[in-house]
Amino acid sequence: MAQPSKKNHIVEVALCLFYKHGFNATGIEKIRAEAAISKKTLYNHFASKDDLILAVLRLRDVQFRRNFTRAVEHFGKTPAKRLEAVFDALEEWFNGKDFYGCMFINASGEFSDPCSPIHSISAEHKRRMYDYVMKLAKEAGAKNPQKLSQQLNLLMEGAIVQAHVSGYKLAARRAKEMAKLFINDALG
Amino acid sequence: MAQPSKKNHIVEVALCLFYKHGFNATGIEKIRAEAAISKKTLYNHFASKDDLILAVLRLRDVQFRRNFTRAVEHFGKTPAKRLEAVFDALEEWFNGKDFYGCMFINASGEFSDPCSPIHSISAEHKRRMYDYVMKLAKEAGAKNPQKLSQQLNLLMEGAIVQAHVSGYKLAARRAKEMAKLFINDALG
DNA sequence: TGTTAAGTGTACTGAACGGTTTATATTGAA
DNA sequence: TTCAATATAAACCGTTCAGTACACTTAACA
Repeated sequence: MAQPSKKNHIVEVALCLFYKHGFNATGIEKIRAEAAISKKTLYNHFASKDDLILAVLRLRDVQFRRNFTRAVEHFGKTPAKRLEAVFDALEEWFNGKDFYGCMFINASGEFSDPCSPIHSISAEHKRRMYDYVMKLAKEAGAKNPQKLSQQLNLLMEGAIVQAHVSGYKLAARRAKEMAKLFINDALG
Repeated sequence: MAQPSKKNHIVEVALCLFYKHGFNATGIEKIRAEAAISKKTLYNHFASKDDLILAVLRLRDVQFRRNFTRAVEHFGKTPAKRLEAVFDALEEWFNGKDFYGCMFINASGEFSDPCSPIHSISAEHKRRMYDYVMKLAKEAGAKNPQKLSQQLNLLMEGAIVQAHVSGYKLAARRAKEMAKLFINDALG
């Protein structure tokens, strides 16, 4: 197997294990075994476990936003509908077979120091989600896209937490109903 | 030192360390050292680390809700105002010196299996918060206390996540402004 | 075909993990 | 004052941790 595909494979395997079991609970040895590689190879590609975690979070950010925007475009056929579709995309995610909450919220929980690069990359992901929803708001002609995106993102976070901690997948629909008020207000 | 106070002391010390550094990242030895006790004593009071974690979460639930209701009553002098004061209480918490997000959200992130007793106790805490806000809603004469509590709790979770992951403490005020819409609608 | 880079399994490091054991000291109540 | 419970420090258990060292194999390429 060539170099980049091997590196990608390690990151993908690590992503699954870190997401399901957490970062500190997942050992390098488990990742090595699951990826069916040697430890030497792993440390040829990543300087340390933290370095691997950062690579995993960078991949997760790209993968998640790619899937998310795809779902939003699937559920919302007009710019205005896409703002609501954000919550349909959430609901689909919640009901998927491997939902363990938001990986970046989980990462921030394990690495509470806001200066830690792991915490920082989590904040960056949230910022990119904010930017994405703001773009949707602009396209829909919202009066104050920043404000609307801030509001919708807050509802999104709330839904994610309720879906994960309490298993309340319907939080996506509750959040969508709430969101309609702010969307209508911003577009009206 | 008598038995119950010693046991309490261990739980309080463990609470601080678990909250700040996470559960899997905090070793028994660190707790033992910080509490200035022997390992034997620790294992006389707790069967295992998981047992200690559960005791810590039970204490956190009681302490947190006690402080929270106190703050709500401080910021809100009428039943209707107390519904809004929930977010003033959040803001005060966010700006405190030791804020590392919601310990139960963090716990659910590290113990993703919803059947795990640690995850279950986190869901129970959220349920008690829901019950508390519903009580406030009833006292304020809300039309549909369950629905209003569900809405406010979703906003609360969203604010907590933004405050912790992104360091956006103002999320409490943003959530409060959003909450007013639902409160006014329910009380109107 | 010989060189080089990247792969492999295995063994190893020192430290930390959760948890137990032992032998001793302290302490409160009968 | 004695007894029993509970505390203590420290050594110890086997396991796992992140990370390294080594000897060997594979495969692409000049």
